[in-house]
Amino acid sequence: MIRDAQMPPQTLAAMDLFRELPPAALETAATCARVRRVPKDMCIFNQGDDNVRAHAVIEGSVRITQSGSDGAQVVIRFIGPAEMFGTVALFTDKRYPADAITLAETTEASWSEDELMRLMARYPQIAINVILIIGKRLQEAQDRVRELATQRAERRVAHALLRLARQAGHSTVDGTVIGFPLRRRDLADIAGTTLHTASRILTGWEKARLLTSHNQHLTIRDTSEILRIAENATD
Amino acid sequence: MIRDAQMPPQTLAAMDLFRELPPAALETAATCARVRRVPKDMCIFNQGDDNVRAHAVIEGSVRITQSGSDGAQVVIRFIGPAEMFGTVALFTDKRYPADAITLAETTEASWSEDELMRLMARYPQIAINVILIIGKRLQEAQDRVRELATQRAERRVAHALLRLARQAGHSTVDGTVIGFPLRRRDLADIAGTTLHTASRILTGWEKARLLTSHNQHLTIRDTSEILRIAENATD
DNA sequence: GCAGCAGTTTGCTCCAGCGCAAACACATCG
DNA sequence: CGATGTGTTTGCGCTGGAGCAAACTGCTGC
Repeated sequence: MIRDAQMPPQTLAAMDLFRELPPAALETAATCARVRRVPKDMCIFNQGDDNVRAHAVIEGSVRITQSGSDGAQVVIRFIGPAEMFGTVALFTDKRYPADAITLAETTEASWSEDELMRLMARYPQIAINVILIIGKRLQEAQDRVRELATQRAERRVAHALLRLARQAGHSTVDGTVIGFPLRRRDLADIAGTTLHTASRILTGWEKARLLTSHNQHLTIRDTSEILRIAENATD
Repeated sequence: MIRDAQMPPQTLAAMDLFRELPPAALETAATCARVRRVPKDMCIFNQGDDNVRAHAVIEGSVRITQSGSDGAQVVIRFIGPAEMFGTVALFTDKRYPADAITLAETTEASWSEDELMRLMARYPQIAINVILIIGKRLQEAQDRVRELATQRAERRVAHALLRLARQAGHSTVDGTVIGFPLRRRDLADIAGTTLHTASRILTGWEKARLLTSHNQHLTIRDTSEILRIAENATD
């Protein structure tokens, strides 16, 4: 087992993958985990790689993107602390279906297929947790499908931003701050539009004082108005 | 237990949910299943309903659609024999996230949350099967997201049609026939376009002899050309 | 038979937003 | 410090396809 850093078992208690598990299970999981510290802007895995493992972010954040056979790519999601990623591949075609890139210096734990299967056999709650997590992500993906199929670009960007704020936003005295560097390009790739359109929309919102933006760092000033844009059908 | 029809346990052996299970498990599952015969165009469950159950089609087919808070709707997928549906809801918010409507006279089995949980506790392979199935659907949903975000209507319709043919097509001497009635409207709702655009595209393909269509009954005549439309980036 | 209805085809108009191009802002580094 | 590179803003023309309206087709029931 490769290990760059130690990890206390209680770190795992908060993770979505290890909810509701007895301390003994966390202990076992901690001892067979591979923990790595990965610098910013580094790849954790690439689409198509085999040798799949179950991953989880301990600290930092990761962007998951998928590219088609043509070059076109979309951002699937951002992964923050305590969230697992890259795990579905273990159960399906044993190849990562997407790229994972760190957005900041990130500590990441991972388990091999054998280790996870052994853990799951011993603690079936882990399988339930996996179902819970990917079930939720399936519903989110289906919501995105509906959005993309039926809504205009501005509403989609609003939804994307709210989703990010809910997932990775931390509130401060004067606004919700998105917890990782977010390029216009990324936002466009989530909302299914172009960099240009996303930029225009954000500039508009900045002028209307709905948010401020500096150096890939977004702060939402008027959540309720963005919510209105996201929800209001007559727009 | 309500039961309109008998079901021999071996019927379950082919179902995605019960793969790789010992005969005893199928026996148990069969005895606690609720089996119903549902006429064409009837609702099995509605979006928002609680009292969720795990469902599976034994014979016939079902259309799963999701509507947003505005009226807009998309077709999530079509479910054919041996496929489970409506099961994710058991693990997440205990409400069906979509509507299920029969497309033909359909025999459907279902299990309550308690029954499924009990079965899963006894036969953990069922949990693995659930992960496999929804993992696959998650990847499909993400592919659709990428398609919708990056591709034109004609390519999306081509992809949708190929997916349907793979999932529910049966080959005959002179073409692949889609196994259930498919309206232009449905195809549009899968591909994320309008009824009008879908109609125009299909009419074009019919003139080019790529397919024939009569009374909601589609036959694909030239799969390779439709594949070319779906894949060719320079189009 | 005909009326009624659900689904389909087709014509026309219009605009959101894509695609391209150019300028600009802001970091990092030799 | 200027150079280089990465991300952002903005202008402009063009078009795919949405939106609306109307005609048409082929079931189903009376």
